[in-house]
This record gives sequence, C-alpha cells and structure tokens, in this order.
Amino acid sequence: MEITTVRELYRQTEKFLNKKIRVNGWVRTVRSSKSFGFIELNDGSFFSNLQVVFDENLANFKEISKLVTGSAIKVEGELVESPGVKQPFELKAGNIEIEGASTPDYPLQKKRHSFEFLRTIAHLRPRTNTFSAVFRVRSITAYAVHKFFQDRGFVYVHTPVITGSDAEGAGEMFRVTTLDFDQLPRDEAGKVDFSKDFFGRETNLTVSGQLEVETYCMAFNKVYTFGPTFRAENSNTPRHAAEFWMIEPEMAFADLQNNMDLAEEMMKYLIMYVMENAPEEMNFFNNFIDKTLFDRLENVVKSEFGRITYTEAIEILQKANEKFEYPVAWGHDLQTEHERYLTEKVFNKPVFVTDYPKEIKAFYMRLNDDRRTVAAMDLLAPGVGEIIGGSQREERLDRLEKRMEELGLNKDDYWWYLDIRKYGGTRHAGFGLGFERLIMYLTGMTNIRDVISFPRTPGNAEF
RNA sequence: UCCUCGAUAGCUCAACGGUAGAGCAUCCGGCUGUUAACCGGAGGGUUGCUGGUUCGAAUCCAGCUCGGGGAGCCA
Repeated sequence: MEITTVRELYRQTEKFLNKKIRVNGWVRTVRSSKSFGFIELNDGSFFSNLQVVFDENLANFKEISKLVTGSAIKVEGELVESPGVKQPFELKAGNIEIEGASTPDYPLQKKRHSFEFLRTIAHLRPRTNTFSAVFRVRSITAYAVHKFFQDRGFVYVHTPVITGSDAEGAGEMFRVTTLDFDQLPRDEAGKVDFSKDFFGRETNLTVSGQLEVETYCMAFNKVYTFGPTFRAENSNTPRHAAEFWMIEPEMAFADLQNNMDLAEEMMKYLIMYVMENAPEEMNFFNNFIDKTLFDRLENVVKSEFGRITYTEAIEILQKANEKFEYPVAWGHDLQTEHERYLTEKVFNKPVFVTDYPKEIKAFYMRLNDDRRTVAAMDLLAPGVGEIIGGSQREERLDRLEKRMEELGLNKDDYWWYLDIRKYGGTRHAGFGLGFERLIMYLTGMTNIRDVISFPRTPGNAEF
C-alpha cells in the first residue's frame, strides 16, 4: 500500500475518508488510557498533526501506549471522521509498527520551550511547531525568490564563495588558506608569503557577490545571485550572523528608480506568495509569534513604500519632537534610532531612503549631479531595520577611478571590474537583500539565530 | 567590541548569608474519547566555570564562558 502524507489528508480529505491508508511519521505526544489511546503524529509534510487512535486490539498495544515523544512509527488503518472538536478526522489504527524508538530523555516536551534552549538542540528543534513553520516558510520563500526573478527574465548567477578580491569593502572577511599555521612560509620582509598558498594569493570567503555579478549583468542584462555570504564582524545582535544568505539582483540600463521599483515589487510578491502557499504556518505566526503580523504584511502589500532622500530624512528628524541619543546632522550616517523613527513613527511602513552623502557609502555607488551625494538606497522596514541596501552603480570609468583614488583603493586589484566600464558599460543598478532578515520580517521571528538551521555567530559553530 | 541584565533538577522558574523547592517532563500505578488529557505515588541537584571573602556562599566580590536586551558594523 502506498504511503499517504498528512498534507494530502488535509488537502484532499474526501479522497481518503473511510479508506485504508498508511502513514509514516514521528510521535509528538501520546495520551493513553487502560484500553485505548491517542497519538499526535507529524510526518513532516504538513504543519498540523494527524491524530491516531489505537486500542487493545493492537497486538503491541502495551508497547505503543508507552511510546515516548520523538519515536518514529508506521501506522496502517482507516481514516475516519473524528468525534473530537480539534481535528476533522483521525486515523483508526489497525497496525502500528515501531520504526525507530526514542528514549525518555528526549529533550523536547509538549510544553513550550524557550528559543534560547532550542538553539542548544538545533538538531532537534525542526521537530517543534515553531521551527517546523519557520523552515517550511524559509524553503517556500527561497523558491518564491527564484520564481519572482525567473518569471521576469533574470538569470541566476552563481558567484564564487571563495573570492580573491580582498577589498569588497563590506566588512571583515574570513581567510581561506591551506597554509600550515605552525610553519608559515615567509618572504624576505618576514611577512607571510601567500604565493605559497593554495591559490597562490590571499583568498577569503565572499562578503558579497555584487562585484562579480555586475560582470554577468553586462552580458545577460538582468541577473541575480542567491547564495551564502560570510562576515567576520564581531557582531552580537539579533540581526547579525557570520554566515547568512543574500539575494543580489542587478539590472543593466536601469537607474535608482527602477531599482526601487524592483525591490518594492519583489517584497510584495514574496509576501503574497508565502501567505498563499503556507497558510497554516503563517496563521501560526500570527497567532503565537506576532499578533500584528497579518496587519503589518497586509499593510505592506497594499501601500506604496515611502521614498525620501537622505537630506529630507535629516530634515524630518531635525524637526521631530523626539529626543534622540545621537545628534542628527547632515553627513552623519542614520543611527538605528533614527531609522526606526522614520519607518515606525513617520511612515509606519517600509521606506526607501536615497541619495546619501558619498562619504558614508561604498566606492562603486554612482555620484549624483550635486557631487556630494550618491545614488544609494536603503529600505528600512518596521521591526527589522535595514532589510535592503542597494545603489545605482558608477558606470563612468573616470569618475569610478577618481573615487577609488580618493579612497586609496588599488585599481590593479579591480582591473576586471573597471574593464566592465570600458567595454560597453551601461547604467546599471542592483541591491542586496538579507534573506534571513526577510524571513524574520515574514514570520515575526525576532532573532536571526532562529531562522537559520545552524546559526554561526561569534563564539558559536556547534553542529 | 561597548553598555546592561542574567545563568539553580531534563525544561520553566522560586529560595537572595544559615539543611535547595514548585510546576511540567521522566518512571510506577489508576482511568473507555483524549487533545498543554486527568488522578495518585516515586526518583531526580558539585546551584555555568575558576578563584576569593566568611564560622558558614545558590546568595557577597573578581575573572572567564554562554545567553537576553540595547549600541556600533551591516544584510
């Protein structure tokens, strides 16, 4: 007999009702009496459990009624309407086989656990309601990201995880090496001789695929990356991880406005896709994780994102009747408290802040006509802060070289990046979306460590 | 990295200088429709680690480790 999934039972109940079926899954809890009992079974295919009813007619009734949480079983029986109010149907077991027993020290209870504790058992937490919901939403969202871009003609580019460009400027990097630390090769000056290293040069884990993907942008016009990214920053916050996933679209013949249009369309698409394709999980988040979730997401889908320039943002903040810990002044970067005020108090929806002073942004961002600002954009979202950072890129070779000189960057290191401007360079723009921050925003989860399967943070690489 | 709060049974917490406790979980028993099942009983602890103060430390002090909240860096 074929194995039926719990998802099929819930989605196409009529097809299975009053029929004999087989289901495989894991025991979430057992409630047993003298001559009968109930098992909450989760088979991984669906958020909700299947209630299995069993009685003394089972040859192994005693054994089954003593099953502990976490055990894996195979059940054969008839799907019948349930007299209970909490489930529409249940499986009346004719036979239950123990596939893999569990033990009494199984750490997960039916009671609620703290997220802090569950992080210490990251190998078991996907068996809980919350993490089952988080990681199914994560999977569905990843698919939606691809679908969004592929449907619009974007080409998916795999940029390297190991990079030789050591100055991408997006943060501290993890070094990749095969050198023997106990016997490092040295040059005449006594410095480590990386020409003896595996790649014959210094290499690191990527902090961004942007520079590389720009080259493919000049071939395919519309491209995107979606892959792991590494930052060796000693950041200890609920929004930072040393290893995370980033989505970076890049469009040729596009300016900052096109860039924001794409970002806004994408955010709305992803929300709608997840609401439609993970309704049980999203309901759970709205009921148990963040009661304002649906209101917030609906608000995002329905409203037009705010769009203001950095200069306007400074004016708003200076006029605000709010005591800020950090002073507001043109030329200084916006502090978290400023960003929160803008997106949570002034706009109460996502807002793009554009055209920042060139001094506080990356070298590759396009200089505006005012010569003091660049065509940058940050998307600030209530609750999670900066979720997208992007810009129109400097396509004018002379301007780009001048900016690199001002910042003391070595042009030779970027020869291929500069070549792109030489050979048919066009206007182009793109952005980076932190995938985990997106998942946090979609689920209401407030710690990035709870939306990555095995989070890497300073001092933490268990599993 | 900085500021701040915390770490006690498997989990969530209490005890705040004088013999370490509860609920849940676990184990045993009971129960013919449960659903955070219910009822009765039992076991379970080098109080995060290292050192110090004290007649006596879970409690006071210092350092370290890990965690929460805030900040910086950013996505």
